[in-house]
Amino acid sequence: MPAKMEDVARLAGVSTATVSRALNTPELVSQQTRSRVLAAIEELDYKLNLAARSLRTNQTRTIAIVIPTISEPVINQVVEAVEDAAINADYTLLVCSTRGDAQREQAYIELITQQTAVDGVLYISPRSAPEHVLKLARSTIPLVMCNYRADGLSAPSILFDHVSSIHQATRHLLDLGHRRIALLNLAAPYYYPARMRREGFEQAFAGAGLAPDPSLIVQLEQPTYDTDEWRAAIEALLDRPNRPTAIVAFNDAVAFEVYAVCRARGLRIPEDLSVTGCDDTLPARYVNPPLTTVRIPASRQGHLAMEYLLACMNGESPPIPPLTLLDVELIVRESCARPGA
Amino acid sequence: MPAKMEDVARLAGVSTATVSRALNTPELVSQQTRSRVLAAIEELDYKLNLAARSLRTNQTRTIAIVIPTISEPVINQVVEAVEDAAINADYTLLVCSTRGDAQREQAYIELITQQTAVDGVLYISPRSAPEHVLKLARSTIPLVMCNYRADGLSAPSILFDHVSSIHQATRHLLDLGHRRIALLNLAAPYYYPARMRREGFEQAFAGAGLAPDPSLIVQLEQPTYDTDEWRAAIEALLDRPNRPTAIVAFNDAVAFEVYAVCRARGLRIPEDLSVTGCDDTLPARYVNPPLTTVRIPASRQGHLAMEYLLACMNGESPPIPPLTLLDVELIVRESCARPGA
DNA sequence: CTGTTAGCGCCTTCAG
DNA sequence: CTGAAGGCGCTAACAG
Repeated sequence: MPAKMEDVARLAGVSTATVSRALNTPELVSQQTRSRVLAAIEELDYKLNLAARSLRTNQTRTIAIVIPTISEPVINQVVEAVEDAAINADYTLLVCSTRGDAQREQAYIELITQQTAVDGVLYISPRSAPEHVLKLARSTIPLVMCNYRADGLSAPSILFDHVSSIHQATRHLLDLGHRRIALLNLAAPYYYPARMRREGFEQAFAGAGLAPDPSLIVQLEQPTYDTDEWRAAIEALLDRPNRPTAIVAFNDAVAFEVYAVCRARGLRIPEDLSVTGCDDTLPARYVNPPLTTVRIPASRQGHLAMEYLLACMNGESPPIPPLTLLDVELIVRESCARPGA
Repeated sequence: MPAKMEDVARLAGVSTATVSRALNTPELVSQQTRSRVLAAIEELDYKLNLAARSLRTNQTRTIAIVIPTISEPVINQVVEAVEDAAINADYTLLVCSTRGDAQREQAYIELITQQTAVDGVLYISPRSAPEHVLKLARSTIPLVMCNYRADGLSAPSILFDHVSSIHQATRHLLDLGHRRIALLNLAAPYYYPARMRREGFEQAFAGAGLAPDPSLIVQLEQPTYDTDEWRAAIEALLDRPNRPTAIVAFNDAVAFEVYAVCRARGLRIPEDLSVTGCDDTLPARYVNPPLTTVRIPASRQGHLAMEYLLACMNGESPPIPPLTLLDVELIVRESCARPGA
């Protein structure tokens, strides 16, 4: 049986109230009482019972972060930044990855909305229908989202500016002289960034007084790691009689899939086909040729989200507007050239 | 003020004990009582208070997973597998990434060893001195480790067979006719896999009746993501008057760094230099040329670790021996050729 | 099958 | 600055 506060109190010759104060509000306890308490704690190897504290205080110092998967570089960075910020604020992280499974998401939301489960929630890049998310939003627990928007959802959301990211990439290709440009996009109906990307694509064309060929816009539901589907889509694109001279991929992983297909077909990048990615993941620098892509401020998003959440939880006013767009930056490397060069 | 069990009991016309039973041991409650209780729960939107339950039951249904960082592909997979297994067993995951920071590790261990913080701990690939880990091991909380061994540490550990992984890679190069083979290894003194890899390297040579050139074994302390240090080490290796004809990198990320350096110098892989990696991360297939590397069963490790931990927590006998080596497999792609080919 | 009762260990007024 | 006392919400004996 581990020591409890009462044991410490007895050994130190004080009351449990004093022990508690020595721990939580040391400034209210005299120097020597405090050190006697500390000594007793040391001697008994006393450990605070967190459940008891939570029951009393109604807080857990834990926040839940729900993410689609832990195995995507951008999500990684966001989680890492969130964790750093959480540690600084003395919070701990419950990781809930849904893996695109609605049931699992449901179960996590169920858990999270229990009393005294967590003090706040970060919901990163959900692909799911608003119903699920609304359940969370309706609960009293503070919620901050990233990369999500839906009608009737008032939760604050921090978004990468993906209309700009794809706009920049497309513009870059347009400037090089490309016209037959394909867009490889995600089709998840509730995934807001997908809509933004499509918009960026179309706006870039519009900005040049042109319009994209709708048949070159392919939108798949499969997440990036389902490479087979993506590969098939890419093959189909390159099989077309009048194949595109450039491909805008919605993220680096899909761009690499394009690399793989090209390699298999003996198509040279960028001579035979220009390609852009998005996210500027690590391999973008390593592949051959290095990938022109868009850098997005992932850790910044994580930090901001956590700060926002902290503010919500403390009843302070948020540091940024409830709908914040984060700037992105085109990184030109060597995967694009003039068409037919 | 959210509803508590008492409110539900009152509305359903039963005692709180019955409500509790209806929730936790429904088979002990009559069909109709149960449905009345459920109805009341529904009506009041009652949520169980987890802190109160934990206080009573002394368990949290949470397990802590401490990892060096969340941004390494292998760690990713392990965490993902662990989470899957945890969900199946109705546990939830507290993620503690140390980022190689001893203080932070300390703080997490402090947290974890509090009462009612978590029910068990998974410690994955620690790079730290045994002292830190021992503190955990001495506590009463169930602990399972991955990729760690130290004298005086009795905690079970599941290890990738890295003497085999590097042995296979080295052997492959030896078989191709290479003799001047360099090893790029991690030097973290307490990182057991590093020692295994070195051993695998030396054993491969010994198996061929040869001995490696000790000056071609470079061991750096920097984690993989500190690319500058690694790049410098690679440059130095290639600057040597009698430079190696092949490089065995301890993981794919470092191998890619070799790719980058070669590209910058106009050195062709594999014609001018053969390279092997380890871990078989996603980009290994995408880089040019595709990387010969070693596949390690990351999700298997995660699953096994969680199963082992579950067994410990339930007082059952573990499914595997306390020291288990996991098989690895060489994946031959196109980054190696005969020397001077 | 159901109710009564007694804490789990801590924090927090309220007095002193 | 310190102590006494009550209760956070739930579960687990123990009776019935």
